[in-house]
This record gives sequence, structure tokens and C-alpha cells, in this order.
Amino acid sequence: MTACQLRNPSSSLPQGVAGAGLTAPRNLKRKEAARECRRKKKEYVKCLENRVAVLENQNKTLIEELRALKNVYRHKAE
DNA sequence: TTTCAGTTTCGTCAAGTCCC
DNA sequence: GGGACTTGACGAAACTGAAA
Repeated sequence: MTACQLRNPSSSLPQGVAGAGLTAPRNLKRKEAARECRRKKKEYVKCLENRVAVLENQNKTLIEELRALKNVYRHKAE
């Protein structure tokens, strides 16, 4: 038993047939809503990827800074 | 060039949430 | 409550790259 069958009792029908009673404008709205949802999701993922890149750069910079400071204090201690 | 497995894209359904 | 909207999940079709 697939998850789809659990959720959709009319799943023996090909997809699209079960909802054939829907009016065309309603179907159109669904299509557009799905497209918009996917567009937003892509945008969100891209945003997260950008953030990862920024944070990785920050991390590199901070590591470099820490290394430099350690050097300074090591020389002072000598 | 053909075949085929893996990936991406699309339309649809169902469930959840929000707002009136 | 009920209609409109959002989103995860599914199957089908289209696309892609590697192997034969």
C-alpha cells in the first residue's frame, strides 16, 4: 500500500481523472498556485545557499584573523 | 545511434492553515 | 463552518548523460 493510496481512495483512477469534475478556472488556479509555490521554494533555497556562502567566507576571515592574532601574541611572549 | 537509469519538471490531490 | 490559499507527496512525461 503506497502513501498515495492511503491518502487518495480513488487512486485506482489515473491522476487527473478524480478531479475532472473541477471547473477549468479552479484547475487553472491550482496550476498557478503550484508554480508559484515552487518558484518561492527555489528562491528560498537560493537564499539559503547565498547565506551559506556568506557565512563560509566570514568563517574563513575569522580563522585568518585568529591565526594572525595568535602570531602576534606568540612573538610578544617570546 | 539506441537504450536505459537517474534527474527534473509539471499537474494534481489531500491536508493543513488562515481569514471572513 | 467553509472557501481560498499553501505546500508536501505522488505519478507521468520530458530531459540528460553514460554504456553498449
